[in-house]
Amino acid sequence: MSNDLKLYNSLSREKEVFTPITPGHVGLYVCGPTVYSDVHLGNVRTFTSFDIIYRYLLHKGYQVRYVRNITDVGHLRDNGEDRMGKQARLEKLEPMEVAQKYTVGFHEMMRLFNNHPPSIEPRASGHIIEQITMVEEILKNGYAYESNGSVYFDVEAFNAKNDGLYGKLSGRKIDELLAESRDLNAQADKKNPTDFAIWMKATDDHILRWPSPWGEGFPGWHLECSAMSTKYLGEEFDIHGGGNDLKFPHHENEIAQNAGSCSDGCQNAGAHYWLHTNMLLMNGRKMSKSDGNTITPQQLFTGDSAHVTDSYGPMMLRFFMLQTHYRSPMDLTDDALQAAKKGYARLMEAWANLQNLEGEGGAQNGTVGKELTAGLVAAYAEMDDDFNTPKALAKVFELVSRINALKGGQLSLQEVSKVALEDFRSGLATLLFDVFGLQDGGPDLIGMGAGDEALSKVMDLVLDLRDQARTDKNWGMSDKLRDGLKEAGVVVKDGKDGTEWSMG
RNA sequence: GGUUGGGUGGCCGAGUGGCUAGGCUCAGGUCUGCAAAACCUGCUACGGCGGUUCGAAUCCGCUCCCAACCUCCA
Repeated sequence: MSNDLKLYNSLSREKEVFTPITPGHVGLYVCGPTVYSDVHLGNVRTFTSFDIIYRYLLHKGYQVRYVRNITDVGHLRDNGEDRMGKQARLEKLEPMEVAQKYTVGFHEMMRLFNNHPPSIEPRASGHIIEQITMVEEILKNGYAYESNGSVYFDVEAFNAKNDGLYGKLSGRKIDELLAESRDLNAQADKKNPTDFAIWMKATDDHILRWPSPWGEGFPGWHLECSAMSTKYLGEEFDIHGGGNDLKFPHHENEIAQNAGSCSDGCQNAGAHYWLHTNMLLMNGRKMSKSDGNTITPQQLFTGDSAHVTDSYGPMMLRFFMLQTHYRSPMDLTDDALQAAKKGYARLMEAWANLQNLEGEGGAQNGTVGKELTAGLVAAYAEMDDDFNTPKALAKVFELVSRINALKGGQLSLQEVSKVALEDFRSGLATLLFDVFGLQDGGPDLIGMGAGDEALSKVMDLVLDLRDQARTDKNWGMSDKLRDGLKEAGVVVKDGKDGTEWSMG
């Protein structure tokens, strides 16, 4: 295993060489969804980004424990209402039915996008005891106080003893936060407005509630991630990821809770590397239901939306995501999707073309063979540089030209040894399918005729007839067949080794 | 107002001091009966204004614009 993987650590704001705590092993924690509604496309982007990161770590030979939680309690709305509880009321369901319903939908969407399931997918509601224990530890360390049945994290006390750790991730200065909001004196139970609840007293009408040393209540949002990452990955672990909208307050609070609950107040508690994915925009603006600037994954699949002119399958969308670096904002526009759809088709076609190539060079590999090998090495090297999928893909597309030129005869297969071609084929397969997680003939092609035996036979017959017409120089008949097929959605391509056809 | 991250060619989107990705589109060419596809070639851009430097898209300052989070939020 080479050790030259670099990743951008949000904590230091620099690219760092990745050094795991235990050689050969990686503990990876990613904040999962709150399951109170259908999965948002932005979530899909975030989890797909981390899926590629997970896949690449596996590819590097690491044994990875990938923990991604399901939040089904504690995440409140602006007015203090539990998100799960509210949705349960609206749908007339038990809160846990709501959680189940949207968890199933979430898993289905992850499967369509070919995301690996995590190693462990713990639920917040299944870890109440661990969360209560963590609250007790934070209290014991003097970084929290009980107030009227709730327990609050004491940010000022924590920062006094921990070298201003709180605020480091998000770049916030705690003094400024205090100065700005001190005179607002809104929340009576808190000592300071910057303090946040780690255990909350349940009001009479609050459904999700558990007994605790402080009375009936429920854990604060933020706490579940600290408790579950500690339980499954340890007090210190390697990588923590999430969308950058979670940086503050969620991740900042997580860090404080991890450090604040650590038995000897260790500064290094929690994750060593923090990775944040950027947001998904549509037409340059944030996706927002209220102003109609939104689209669901389903609408993209079917094309049933005023925002798009075409349908876009999950694999093509995955390719689209690969073209943008995970730390850059991704702008979803119909033009960009159209370009990506064509690019993806070109890539997959080149892959298919590669299957039919045979190296003709001897033991000695020629220039083209060396280019193939070098290009692939370069593509993998880009992945080592903070998972730079757009650049890796750029290298792959340079190879696409080589593959097509070998097929078309512009380059000679004499220039490629059999061994080099075999290695290239398997190396490219690993990159495209294992690391990028694309699927050849995946869900995008369903219903498009691929693998349809009857159609295939009909096409053989039609092309045979057309071939005869061409031999007879009966161009009228030949073109009539071609035009007719095109109208039916079948494109005919005359190559030097016979005629091929494809849908669309 | 604060914090963080952005503004790159017709459209996307990498790149972080000189070697100037890639995809899509467009133009020319090769191939083809004609097309399509494929291949080759071309299109030299970095929001604005200053500054540092032999040299800046890349560093510094100011400014404009966009986004997320925060400022009220249990």
